[in-house]
Amino acid sequence: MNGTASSIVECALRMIREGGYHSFSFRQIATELGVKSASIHYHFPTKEALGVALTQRYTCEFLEGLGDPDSHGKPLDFYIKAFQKSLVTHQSACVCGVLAAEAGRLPQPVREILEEFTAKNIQWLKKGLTKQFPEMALKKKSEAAAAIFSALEGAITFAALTDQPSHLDKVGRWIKDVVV
Amino acid sequence: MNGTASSIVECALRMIREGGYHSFSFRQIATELGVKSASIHYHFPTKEALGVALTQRYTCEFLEGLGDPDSHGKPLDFYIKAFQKSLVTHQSACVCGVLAAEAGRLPQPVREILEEFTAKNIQWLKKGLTKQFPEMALKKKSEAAAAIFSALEGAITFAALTDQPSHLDKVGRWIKDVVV
DNA sequence: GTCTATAATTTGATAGAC
DNA sequence: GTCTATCAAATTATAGAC
Repeated sequence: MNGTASSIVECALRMIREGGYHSFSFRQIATELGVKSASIHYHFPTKEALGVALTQRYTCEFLEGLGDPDSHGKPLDFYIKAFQKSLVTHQSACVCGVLAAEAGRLPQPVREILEEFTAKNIQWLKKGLTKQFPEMALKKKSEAAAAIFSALEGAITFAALTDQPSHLDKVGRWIKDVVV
Repeated sequence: MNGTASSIVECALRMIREGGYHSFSFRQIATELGVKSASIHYHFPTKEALGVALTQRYTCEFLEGLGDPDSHGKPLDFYIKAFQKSLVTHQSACVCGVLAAEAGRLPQPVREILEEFTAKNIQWLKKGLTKQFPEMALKKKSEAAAAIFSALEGAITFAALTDQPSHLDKVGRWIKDVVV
């Protein structure tokens, strides 16, 4: 993806973080980038195309940022820190958490990427828990992975809403406290 | 609130569950109720007024449905079941979870009701945990309440996205398993 | 690649008749 | 309380010049 297309995606991501998929328009992006909306359509013919590109980009970068669970001494601690860093950097919820809440009015391809993102996060956590807590039973690991992902997605959403990063910190502490 | 205003609120709530605050319009509600959009404006002069009414209505009913934590034998189990029932009934996330994700583009009064909802849920859980687990330390209770609320809000959102109620069930089981 | 110009639709909202 | 009629603005999207 070239520089202009990249700027468009980044701009759209900022707007989604602020208020969701329906809170960015081609004209707003154009204005912010100092071009006309027709130029945005040159790079992304439809809003769905931009939505797909941006969701793909976000999920890929998020998963790349996590790396391999086995490359971390304490994968769970690393995973929790990733959410905390995201909150202080963007002062907003996870883009996929925001989009998931609007699922019913999202283009089907975007929804599919979100489902994939969910599965991959849970898979990552299962592997990470296996490394950090080798004694944990398989069934419990499966439930823990689903719960930790959900708890952090929920926590970052409501921490952003109430402007209280401490809410996310609390949830992170509790997870680490009870997970063993 | 009279019958017509009530029907409008219920209709708007259905649409919000499907795709968020920006996914309902006065015209769509009017069409669904078999009237004209000007009639909706008679009951709710602005979209913000309807947004406030609907958020207030939802949060009040949700909290009324919970009742007093002390009136339940196992408040935590009851709280988890409330989310499960909501998911099977509406096949969607919690209205407040949906709205929270769009926080940056919501009218300020709506955001304030959401913040209040968050605080009251956590307060309810703290009280409920005190009853069900009297030996739990205060600090841990505070973290557990924040985490359980976040986990269930996140879980119902992603369970609705992936159309897998079992995801929410898993999270509920894990919470009950580790909370003690 | 970016522009001007424009089409078709939708949105929130109002005035005034009945 | 509901209607018709209407407004100004915003939205996604396209055609064609430069």
